[in-house]
Amino acid sequence: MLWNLNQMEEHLTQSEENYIKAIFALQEETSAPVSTNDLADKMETKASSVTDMVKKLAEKSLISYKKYKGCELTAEGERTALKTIRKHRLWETFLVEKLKFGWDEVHEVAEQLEHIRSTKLTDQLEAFLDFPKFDPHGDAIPDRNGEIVRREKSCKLYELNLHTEAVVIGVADGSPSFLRYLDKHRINLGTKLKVTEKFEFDDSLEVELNDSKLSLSSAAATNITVQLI
Amino acid sequence: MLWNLNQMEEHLTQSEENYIKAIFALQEETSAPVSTNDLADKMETKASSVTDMVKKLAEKSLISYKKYKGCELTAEGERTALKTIRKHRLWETFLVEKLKFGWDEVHEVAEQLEHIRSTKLTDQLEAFLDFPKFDPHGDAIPDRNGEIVRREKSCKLYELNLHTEAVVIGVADGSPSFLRYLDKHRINLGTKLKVTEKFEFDDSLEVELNDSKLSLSSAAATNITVQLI
DNA sequence: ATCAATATTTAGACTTATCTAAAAATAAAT
DNA sequence: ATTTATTTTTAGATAAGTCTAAATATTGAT
Repeated sequence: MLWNLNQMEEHLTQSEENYIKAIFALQEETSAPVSTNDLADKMETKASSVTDMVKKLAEKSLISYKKYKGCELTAEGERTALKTIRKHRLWETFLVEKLKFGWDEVHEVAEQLEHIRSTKLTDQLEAFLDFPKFDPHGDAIPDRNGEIVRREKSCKLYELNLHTEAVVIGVADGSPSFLRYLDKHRINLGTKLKVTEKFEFDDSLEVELNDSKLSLSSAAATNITVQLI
Repeated sequence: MLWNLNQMEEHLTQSEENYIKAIFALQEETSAPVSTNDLADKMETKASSVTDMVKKLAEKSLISYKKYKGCELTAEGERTALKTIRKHRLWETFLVEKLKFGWDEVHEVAEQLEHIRSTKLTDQLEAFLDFPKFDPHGDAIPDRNGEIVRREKSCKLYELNLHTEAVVIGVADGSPSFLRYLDKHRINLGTKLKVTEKFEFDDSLEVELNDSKLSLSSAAATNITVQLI
């Protein structure tokens, strides 16, 4: 009975899954080993708690960990992270598409739903939603094998050349307050826009969308991902 | 700030919610105080663990509890139980109606989903499902105020008079194996049938449904709830 | 290369939910 | 009504996940 050791996986606690997800997210950003303190910040906990947890996750070979050297996901840890992310993003899509949630309201509930353990549930939900490739914030949804659609030619709105047509495909910061800010200015996924002016003195932009002009701070424009048309 | 002490409720752990649900179920059956041992059996745990938990729940005034005398839900405890049951049954309905689960496959997943905390989620789900009054096993779904449709004239199939037309409206035992047994014999909610013969020697019944005859044990017939047409 | 500042780990404690084993209360039986 | 059997509670232990405070390792600056 040496085959299917992989399926033998004891199921992870919610806390373990959340750590795995956090490590994945931090690795996306830097691709270097994740430091204990960075992970503690992300998890809003203390470094000592993180040390305990990474030991446990290393024990389960979901991460590699050397004392004082930070940790990195193993292939198995990455698969685990993608499973959780897949569920999170499918549920967010469900909440917006089917249950009429605003895109600023879905995160907290999806944080709970992502821990429900049932492969059938996840796969049927995906089919019910018609195999969506992106969630309500424009993030790609991994398929059942963890594969993700990679998009081409995307950049931050802040980096977009003047007078170049583009379409909003995502937000880097999905916080409710930022999303409501976008709602208020009628910016959504799919919104077409172009930058008509850049102001040096405060790095703000003037953008044109829906036939009207709008001023955006550099902070806002950095958080909006666009794709050339 | 004495008003809205009710809303102040700290949220319950999954374990606490499960105990409340179990106490509710046991009270349905007997309406007497629930004994520690009965609760331990239902929860598949030890009596000593139950004692600890009922103390905690009494502390939170969800149950009344006197040492050695068992426990009973308070009005607030009952509201809590009905909230959880509402969520459980709405999710079961969702799984069957929208995600093509069999009625024998939903319980375990709904046991997880029922603990998701979001009133908006529950209410929107209910609306999305078109305000169903019964779940896939025929059990009534409490509305947002905890109100339940009460059905008239229902009885166990086992008690049904000979040659009286009736329709299946529920199952008392929702275990997967029993439900698959019913599937195999083409018995579902809404199935019309009548008892054509009762056999004294083993208490079995012959029933007629879908223009065919079928023999049912007394155990099976006791677990099927029917309503006269 | 040494010392100070920062980052990380260890040690010990707390909470929740569980367990076992022993003690205490209640119920049943003669 | 006293003894036995059953039920329930208490006491003490364990595991997960967290914390604080103290110890140790690494990094950076001179």
